[in-house]
Amino acid sequence: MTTSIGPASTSARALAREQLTHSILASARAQLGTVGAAQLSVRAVARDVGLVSSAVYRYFPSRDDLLTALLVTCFDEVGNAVEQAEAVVDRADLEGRWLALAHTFRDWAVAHPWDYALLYGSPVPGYDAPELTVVPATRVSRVLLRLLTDLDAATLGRPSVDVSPRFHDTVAGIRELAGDDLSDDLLLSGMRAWSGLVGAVTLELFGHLVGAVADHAVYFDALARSLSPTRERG
Amino acid sequence: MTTSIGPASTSARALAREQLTHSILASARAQLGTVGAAQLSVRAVARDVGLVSSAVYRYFPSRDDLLTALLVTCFDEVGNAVEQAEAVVDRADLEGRWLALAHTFRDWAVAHPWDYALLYGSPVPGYDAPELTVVPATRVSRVLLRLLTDLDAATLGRPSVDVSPRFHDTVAGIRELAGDDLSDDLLLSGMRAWSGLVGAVTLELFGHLVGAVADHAVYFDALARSLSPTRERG
DNA sequence: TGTACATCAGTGAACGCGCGTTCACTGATGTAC
DNA sequence: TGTACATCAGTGAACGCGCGTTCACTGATGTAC
Repeated sequence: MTTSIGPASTSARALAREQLTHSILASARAQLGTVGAAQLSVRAVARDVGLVSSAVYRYFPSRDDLLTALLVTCFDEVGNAVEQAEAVVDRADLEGRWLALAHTFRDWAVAHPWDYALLYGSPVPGYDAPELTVVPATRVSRVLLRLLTDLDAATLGRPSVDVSPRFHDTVAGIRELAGDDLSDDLLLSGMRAWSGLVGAVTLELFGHLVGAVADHAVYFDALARSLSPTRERG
Repeated sequence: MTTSIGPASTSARALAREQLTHSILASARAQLGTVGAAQLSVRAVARDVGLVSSAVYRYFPSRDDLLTALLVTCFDEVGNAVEQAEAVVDRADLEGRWLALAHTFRDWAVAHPWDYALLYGSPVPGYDAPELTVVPATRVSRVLLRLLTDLDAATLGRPSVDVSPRFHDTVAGIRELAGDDLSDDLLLSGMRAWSGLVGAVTLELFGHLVGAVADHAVYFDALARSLSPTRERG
């Protein structure tokens, strides 16, 4: 029985382990930018942090586990950024909340293009993301869904356009994630906004706007405003 | 001087060359689906078509040139499909033209998910697409821009919302591609539609809607209608 | 406080495999006269 | 129509490099008494 309360293992060994785990992750993340997720190499990471390649296996049992850790880290990072930026905006300012979400999402992506590619780019062939990545992966969407729920409440009585019964049925999974009963028209406008956001950032970062757009920040701001789900019930 | 008119070289050698070139491309394309563009291997392609690895260099001077050929092939394939599907619709039915574009784009992507990933997914690290891919890469956008120009002409006089002078300046490159002078509000709604389309297909194919959407076709149809640029000037 | 034992981080060699690209060559196809 | 020469597709060996993962090991850190 130890007298100290708090984290049981703060031994030198445990501290070193924590630090090296971080170093390995950081090095792996940096590698995304030079070789990409598909070519992420355990040996290169080991070299980078000054270990022999086999030593990395004390920290991550396989290359895929390293990838999983990267996914979770990155999803949590964008998720946190978006959650915090949105939380700061006046609850009643629904367009402001959307714009905070959109701009924070893009800002993170522009600052970490290769991490963005890991999260929203091509899947890594031969790698299947495990269950535990699902929750971190949906943090941004959940911020949007809360916003939509509030928008629904704030515009009760305004005419809501019917979409279609088949649509209603097919998006049951999204309604479940939202927790509340969300009307179809707002759910649709939310998915339009989310698709547009991902598409806009993808087109920008993956080079599809080269020569077409000069100032990406100005362009994105106009696009984000135009995508706002608050336009559905003006 | 040969007596035959037409393609000068239809010798057995030239024919064989053409066929093998196609076989190599086909095999490389099939490889995209198992290992992805980043891991595309000259040696594996050679094995697949029954050649020794060095023989492939008679057809493509390097792995990167093989990738470039794949890019052009795929961009041309979607481009063709979209152009033809849109051309068949009554010129005056602007929403119908947009829906034809959107559905054909998605249909192609669903039928060739790995080709879609090559075109619109993460860039291949270390590979820079050469100039000659630019024109094939913009074929789909050009169909949309023509549609917007027609929409502009058909709705002359309707109130056009001002976007901003800075936006006007920053999208000069897109106006140039459109050829005609396109009003800012329609250009913006066009880019919203295009971003939404790419985002929707990306989210679907890269696994971000698993558990959220049951019937992707129904979901996409509603989304495509909701993204239509014809909504800008109802 | 000191000793005996258990844990576990990191080593270095090895297995078995992959890759892109070059190069000197053989032999078949194509061409000029 | 036949011969002499030029072109070029495909071979096979080689260069020099990379990878993920396993395994028996040394030696330092942590723990129980």
